[in-house]
Amino acid sequence: MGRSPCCDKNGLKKGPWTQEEDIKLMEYIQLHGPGNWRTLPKNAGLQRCGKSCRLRWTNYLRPDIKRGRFSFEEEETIIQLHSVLGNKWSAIAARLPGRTDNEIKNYWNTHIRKRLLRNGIDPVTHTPRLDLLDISSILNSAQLNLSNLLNLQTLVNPEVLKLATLLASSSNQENLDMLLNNPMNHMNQTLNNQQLPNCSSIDTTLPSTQLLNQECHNQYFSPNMVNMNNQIIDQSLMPPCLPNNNVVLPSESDQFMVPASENNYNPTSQNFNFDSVISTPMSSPTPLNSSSTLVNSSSPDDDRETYCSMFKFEIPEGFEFDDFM
DNA sequence: AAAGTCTGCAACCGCTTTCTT
DNA sequence: CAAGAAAGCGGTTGCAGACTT
Repeated sequence: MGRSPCCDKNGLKKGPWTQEEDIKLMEYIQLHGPGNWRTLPKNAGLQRCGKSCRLRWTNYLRPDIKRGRFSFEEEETIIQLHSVLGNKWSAIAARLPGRTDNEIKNYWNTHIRKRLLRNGIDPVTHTPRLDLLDISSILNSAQLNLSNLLNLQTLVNPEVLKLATLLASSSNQENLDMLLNNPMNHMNQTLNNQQLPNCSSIDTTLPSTQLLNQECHNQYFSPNMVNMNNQIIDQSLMPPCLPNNNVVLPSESDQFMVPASENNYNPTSQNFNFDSVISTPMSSPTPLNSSSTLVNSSSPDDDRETYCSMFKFEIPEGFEFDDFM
């Protein structure tokens, strides 16, 4: 036969724990260990059920619990593990010493998830939300300079991006107007008629990690993790961090060819050269002009944008994520 | 300053898995 | 082996404090 009922919930207290209750529970466990949660409340003189005691202990009173704000490294770890494990909070917590599954779950739901959504990343799949985009809104909001388009390259159809890049480099207002007014017709026409100029060698299948700032890249890809193409990332082969967080994306006239012989992102390649992708002034202040965009990736208290900042784009005003989900 | 709204988090609920008898 | 309790786990709720109007 089985056991007798764990506890009679009638008359047992619920809700927030008082300091007195906490002390009773801590003192009991320090003396006797948790032992059997079923009998613990009675022995400790608590009007709680064992389950409540266990939760209070494991989620709050345990001496090895690390309290306070999550560090940047912890946040990165959570994101990376969640992309692999999903909502396996206990599994994630097992890899974050001092953090409980409940705490991680709360932090995910209140901070990380919202930030991913705000940046157009599906928090379930960890991939950009392609369904949020349409070319007109992109082009309208991005003012159509090349730098902005490069930010967006992983979010739109590669052919569309090639076309937009072409239009941007030609500075042809008529083309722009046509594209904005009737995107599909104009794109088809242009793709049929054009020989793409030198910018056509941009590999539009590359993930945006190659095209935005290096800091974000290093933050996202910690050693032995995989990128979104399931390729192993070895961070030791990545270039060192820049001395500041300001990165200038390529201007129209910059060369930004990247080795992409297999159309795949392969940072472990000997040919991979981050400097060929991002031009960064190392010693002088960065002038802003019409063809370059200064990306300040982390202000002192910027809510610690993580790799999701690599996918920045405009969400239409009034858009409701919850409605959309 | 007051009322309303939002946010973060501790605690609970209910289902599943593991363990005990 | 079966029954049922304990433990584990993820989702949800309620409330206090912060913030906005």
